[in-house]
Amino acid sequence: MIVTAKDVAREVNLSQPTVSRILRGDHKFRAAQATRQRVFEAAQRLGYTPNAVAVSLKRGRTGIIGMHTNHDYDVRNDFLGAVVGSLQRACAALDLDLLLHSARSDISARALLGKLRDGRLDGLILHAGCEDPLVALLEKSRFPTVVIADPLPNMAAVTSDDESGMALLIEHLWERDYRNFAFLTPLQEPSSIERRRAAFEAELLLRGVSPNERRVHVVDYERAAPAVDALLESGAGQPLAVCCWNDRTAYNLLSACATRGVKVPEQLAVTGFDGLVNREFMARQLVTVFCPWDEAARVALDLLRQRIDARLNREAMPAPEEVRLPVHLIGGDTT
Amino acid sequence: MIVTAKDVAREVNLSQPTVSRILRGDHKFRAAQATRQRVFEAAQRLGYTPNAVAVSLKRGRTGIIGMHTNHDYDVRNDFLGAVVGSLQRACAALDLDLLLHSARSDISARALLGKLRDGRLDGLILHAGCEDPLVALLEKSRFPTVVIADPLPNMAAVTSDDESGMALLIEHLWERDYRNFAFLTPLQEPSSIERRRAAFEAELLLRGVSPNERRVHVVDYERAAPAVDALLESGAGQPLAVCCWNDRTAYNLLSACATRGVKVPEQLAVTGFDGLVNREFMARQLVTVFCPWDEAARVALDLLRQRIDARLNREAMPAPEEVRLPVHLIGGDTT
DNA sequence: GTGAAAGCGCTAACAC
DNA sequence: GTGTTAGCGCTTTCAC
Repeated sequence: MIVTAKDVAREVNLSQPTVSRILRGDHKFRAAQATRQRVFEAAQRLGYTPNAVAVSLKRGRTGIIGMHTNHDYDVRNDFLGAVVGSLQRACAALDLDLLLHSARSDISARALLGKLRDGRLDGLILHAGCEDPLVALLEKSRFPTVVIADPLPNMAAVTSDDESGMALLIEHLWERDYRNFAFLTPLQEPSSIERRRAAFEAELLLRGVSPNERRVHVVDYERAAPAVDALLESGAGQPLAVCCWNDRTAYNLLSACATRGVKVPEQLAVTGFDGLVNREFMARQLVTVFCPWDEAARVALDLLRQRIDARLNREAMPAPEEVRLPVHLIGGDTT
Repeated sequence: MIVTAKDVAREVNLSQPTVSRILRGDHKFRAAQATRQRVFEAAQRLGYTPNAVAVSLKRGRTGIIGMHTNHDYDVRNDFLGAVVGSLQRACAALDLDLLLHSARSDISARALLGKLRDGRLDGLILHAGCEDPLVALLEKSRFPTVVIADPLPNMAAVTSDDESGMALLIEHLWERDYRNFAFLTPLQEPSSIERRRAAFEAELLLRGVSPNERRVHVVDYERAAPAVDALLESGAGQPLAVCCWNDRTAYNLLSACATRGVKVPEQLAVTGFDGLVNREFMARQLVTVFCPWDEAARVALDLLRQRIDARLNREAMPAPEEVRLPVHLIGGDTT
């Protein structure tokens, strides 16, 4: 049923290694033209396909890149979809395959690490919070890994320039005479959101707006609606600018405002972050920051390849640099 | 650097197979409790992880399912995102991994087939048009394959009940006194869309609406805007109901109507299909049909597993049945 | 130019 | 209870 190089060899009365060498196009191997023909013809006729698992075992590399996240979402999430979609295209260009690693949540970090470095993956693109015990294990294991979006200590990372993005938003709002500000952040604050919040506060301080604990509101993931009352109150009658940690949260807030008759942007200005949501035919055009995940995926794969090669050649791992990609403002009608 | 079972064996003065048997928890193998302890301890200490590639080579199965599409889109596409996201979750439950197969478009069908059946995949979830030469090759190869969404001749498939979905839409529109209908279909009509269009025409015929060539309009993928003039004209002043082949097309049409001041639903009613688009804060709530891709993924994996097992046990492949999943109407304000 | 032999890390049949 | 042996299908010396 399954045709091996041995079968082809028997067919043409050559040894199996010779067949392999010819079919794989080994350059330092000069076979007679006639022999080559016979081999190609027989391989074609028998429907021979080299067994990639055997090749992987021998070569110690599989050509498969893994993507792992410890968050409970799949590619239907705007962010993960953008990352995976971008990775998919970047992989295709490099002739790599992408494995979406699916681990049940009931598995231990050790077991997970085992599954990740069981030889099937050449390297890993990771998206996780630093509280995950897996992160420490991965770091120790020296398994080729590049982190995306949310940086982790001592790991190579590709991120977007969250600080600049937030600065752009504040500048944009300041120019439009907003002087009341709020930031919506999720309960579990990944490092990129932490940076956004820190930049939010730093930028306000820079403009002489004194710190105020009512300025930062915690929401349940992307559910901004319950925060509307608190927000309006903290505005104290003055127009308030609300910076949401991502686009979906902003849309959720806009939705709640529409329901309650809160006027946007007269009473409440809203901004997002990420620029991922398909804007076609949304009720409002959200002012947000565009993060270049397409490019991030390409850069991440590039860093990862360096690390994979380093491991195979037993060289030292490159230092864990962080590459921050530039962002830009996307205009709209919500400020 | 990489720890093998042999290393562990040397450490505890046992043979490599014994170590393997103990670590993998071979039930018909009763080792002394003390020995087990020593082995587990040593494995832990050395950081041993069984090499999955070697296991795969030996066992002839990898635990990896592939997803391949010949369409030029990635998981950011609503449909592919829904399918891959669902597959991802279904795989996690079965302890399988999902490989997004990324082939450059410049590769031949034969080469592609080779890449797909090179031993790394136990089976394949496929989404392709019947014009793709790969399909015929796959069918001949008897490689475990299940087709999703768009059925193909002689292949096991999981689809949604497109005919019923379209019947539901027409019934809904008919009840609201629409008597003028149009269908928007893409240039390349995959089998599921063909079914939707056929059902569209059949349902109208059933209600005594005579066939009319102006009723079906071809659009460029999801770009409905250019068709607006033709649509309005074919309405001839009467309110027209436009059934779009999918949701994005419908939103594109709604967008064009808004721009041109065409009143929805007074002048033009719009329906979609698939129910995939995140509806939160869209300008209008689209009337559409919900297709259960989550369940489709589970069913497809189930069919696929049967086929994988059959191949491994050298049994006959199950007949290529098509499983059609029930759909339902999602209400809105566009009709 | 080509073949023989070893080995990647594991599993499984068979010894003892 | 545990060791020996023989592969899975390939790549890679090293002969000739």
